[in-house]
Amino acid sequence: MPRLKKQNIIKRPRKRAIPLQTVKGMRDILPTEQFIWEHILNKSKKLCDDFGFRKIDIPILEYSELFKRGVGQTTDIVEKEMFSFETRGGDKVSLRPEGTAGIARAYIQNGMSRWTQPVKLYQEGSMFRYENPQEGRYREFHHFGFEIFGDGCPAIDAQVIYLAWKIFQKIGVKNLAIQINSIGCSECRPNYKNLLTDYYEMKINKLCVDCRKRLTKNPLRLLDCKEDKCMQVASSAPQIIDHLCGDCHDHFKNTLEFLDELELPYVLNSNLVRGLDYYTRTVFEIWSSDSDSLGRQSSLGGGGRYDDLIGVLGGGDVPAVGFAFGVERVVKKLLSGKISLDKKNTKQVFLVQLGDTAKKKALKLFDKLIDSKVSVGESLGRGSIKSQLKIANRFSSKFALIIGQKEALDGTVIIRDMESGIQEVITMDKVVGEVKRRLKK
RNA sequence: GUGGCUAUGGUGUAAUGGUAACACUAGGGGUUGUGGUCCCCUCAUCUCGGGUUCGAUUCCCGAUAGCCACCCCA
Repeated sequence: MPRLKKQNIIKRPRKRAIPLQTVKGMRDILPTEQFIWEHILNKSKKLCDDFGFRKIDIPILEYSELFKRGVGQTTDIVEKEMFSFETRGGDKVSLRPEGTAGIARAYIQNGMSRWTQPVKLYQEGSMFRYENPQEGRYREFHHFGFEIFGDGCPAIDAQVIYLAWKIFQKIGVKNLAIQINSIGCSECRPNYKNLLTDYYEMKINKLCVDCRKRLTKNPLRLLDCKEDKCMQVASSAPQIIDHLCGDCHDHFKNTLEFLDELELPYVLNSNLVRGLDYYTRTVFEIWSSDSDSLGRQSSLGGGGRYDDLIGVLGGGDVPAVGFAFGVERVVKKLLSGKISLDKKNTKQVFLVQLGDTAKKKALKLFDKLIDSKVSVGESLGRGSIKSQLKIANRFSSKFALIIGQKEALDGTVIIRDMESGIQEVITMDKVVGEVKRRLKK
């Protein structure tokens, strides 16, 4: 009789009822990647603290209406990129596609207008957008962002930009450029829109198909088109900064002066308009200026002033500015550079145990070591001393503490120097002290 | 939403119209309680569904996913 192959017996069925993969556009962040995330988030939080911001967490789910009104009914984000559904109770809700609308809601709902102004808040968390995933772009992605409510002074615009810049510096992202523009307010923007539309209508036969649609839908976006012929038309289009009202003009000028004072390297980009309706006056993005393989630049984060948002949502007249960056994009950027951060998983000492009695002693000793702040590894599931020392080696442990059957009975422990291989027997009650003493050298 | 490319073990790759090779990783072992080198063993029926064929992982179609571009954005 032919020998049965083991694999034929224990083979698992290939077909599974549950698809074992993440939902499209969503991904796991594995332990191997976590150290970068922690690095980014820790530095960002620290700076926000230093700048007087306080953390806020808000729900991932909000009533869809909030985003429709806040972000804007006709924006792409709301029109076709929201994860929306109805609850069993019939409420129409959406996974948040961005963070600002929710924070504005929280500001109103919690009566923050009666707090000491300005109110400075920061936030981190998942955002969701139903888009086709591609490089640096997922359906679930993470924002780190901060907002300042209740202060309309241009110095605040500059401070937000400064903090954004500073965060990237601390994180270690190199070669950045600040792109900045002003898109006016509800007073002057309509006039400009008309001017722009008039201009473009004269050149309508030189535009691409998409731009002809934009002409009626969202004229500001005409300036953004990447088609060659449209870019030519855009290059001589009226620029919004020439048509700002007096207040907006002064605000922008002052903001730039503050940036000069802070010696921030910004670039005026009159085509920068951004795709969310709530922005007024200052808008800016931070671009990674060293290009990827194709020579493109990508936006790591963006923000701006939104003086009308609180009002639109039914709060009072509260000016505000904010900024957010995409954590995934920064992670990618750091990984593509040669930033090296210590990511090795190490333990100072490693516990080796043989037999059940020893295992119990080891458990106890583990606890004592942890309490005295010694980093200690173990592999209680493994039986042989050999395999355990192998793991100790993988953790680059300085010492192995070996408890065998004999030691368990004697109340002793063998301490093995992993480098020299020299071993000594010491009594259990002296172990912690001895380990600490040796680690100090 | 549109278009292009791709889809082999935990990972990275190879080959082939007749059921898969290599490297790494992981697990186990190389006599009884000792690691880092070395040696041995083990781990894929080739994403899913249909078609062509005597026979497909290999050819065709579809689905799904990934990547890339457009759109938009972080």
